[in-house]
Amino acid sequence: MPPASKAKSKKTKKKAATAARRSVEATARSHERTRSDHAREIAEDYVELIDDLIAECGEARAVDMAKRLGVTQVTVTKTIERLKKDGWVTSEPYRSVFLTDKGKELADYVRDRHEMVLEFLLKLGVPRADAEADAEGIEHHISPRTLAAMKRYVEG
Amino acid sequence: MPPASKAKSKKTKKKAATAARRSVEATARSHERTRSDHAREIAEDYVELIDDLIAECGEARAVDMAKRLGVTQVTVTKTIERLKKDGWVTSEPYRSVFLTDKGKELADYVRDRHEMVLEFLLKLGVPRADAEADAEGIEHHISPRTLAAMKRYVEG
DNA sequence: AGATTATTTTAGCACAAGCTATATTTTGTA
DNA sequence: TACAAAATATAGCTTGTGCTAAAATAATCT
Ligand SMILES: [Mn+2]
Ligand SMILES: [Mn+2]
Ligand SMILES: [Mn+2]
Ligand SMILES: [Mn+2]
Repeated sequence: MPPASKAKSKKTKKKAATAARRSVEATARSHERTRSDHAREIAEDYVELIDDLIAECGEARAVDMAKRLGVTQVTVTKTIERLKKDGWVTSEPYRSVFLTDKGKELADYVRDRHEMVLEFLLKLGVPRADAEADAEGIEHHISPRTLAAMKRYVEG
Repeated sequence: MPPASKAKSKKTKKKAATAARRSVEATARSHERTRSDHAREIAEDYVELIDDLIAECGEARAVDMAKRLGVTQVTVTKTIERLKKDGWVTSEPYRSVFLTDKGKELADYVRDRHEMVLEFLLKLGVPRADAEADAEGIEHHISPRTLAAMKRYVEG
């Protein structure tokens, strides 16, 4: 079932039946957390990328964001409108994009977290290519406490 | 910037400037992977949940799925239509939902992976409530190699 | 400066996933 | 068996994120 591997025949004994299950409400809250993570994640990836581009290229242009995100420039432009509405960035017609203070703050937090997740996976023994791909998705679901645990592992 | 914490004043020296950056293409591929993970993740959570409900309650009803997912029953019903179209489940009007063979296979893989991610976070030292919430999102972005690394850590 | 190229904008489309309100059907009980 | 309650379905809406094609603007080069 993993994208390209053989199904495990290791039929692990179903310890389920009697396992004390979480409450229905707690389960629902976890799914709600995941959905809210997703509602935030595009903002997170964009502000991090905008900050990177400004540092590397002096400015953040839609065409460069599009290349790094693997989407069209039209998608970038429309998303930037949403981010502007939400107060993460500013921009003028035909000009590049800038971060608001709030956007810059988010970018800093998000970059640190992203780097920590990547270092953590590498230290765990995950091959670099997989670690980099996985980190791009995982990072948005890491709570402060999990981040702290990863930091302890990396530093300890 | 984390939902409820103070911003780090620890201005970590920006080692960025000269850091060998990944290629634009590799970065784009990671973002593409993340998007394809997201396109699959609702199917993953649903089949796992349907399998659980059949085991626990004898059948998987929309109203119970809705409660555990924290969405309305209408949303569940519409999503089930999509899953049916994609070959994960079957269902008849006013009847409960069943997994296809393909759906059952996915459910088994997804449950094992979910349990491994949770055990891993717990062993890492993450408090249970956070571990359970984070695992619900993280699980969908775990490649087979990262899963293997987590397994080594948990078992070793 | 003028022509070409690059970039951004606009218009219009699709799909997934959420919602409320209302109708219909099934289920459980008096 | 009829009635009430519970569950499901249908209609219609919103938002976010993707796309292509074409028009408008900015930047570059001879
Ligand atoms: Mn990311
Ligand atoms: Mn799961
Ligand atoms: Mn999940
Ligand atoms: Mn995700």
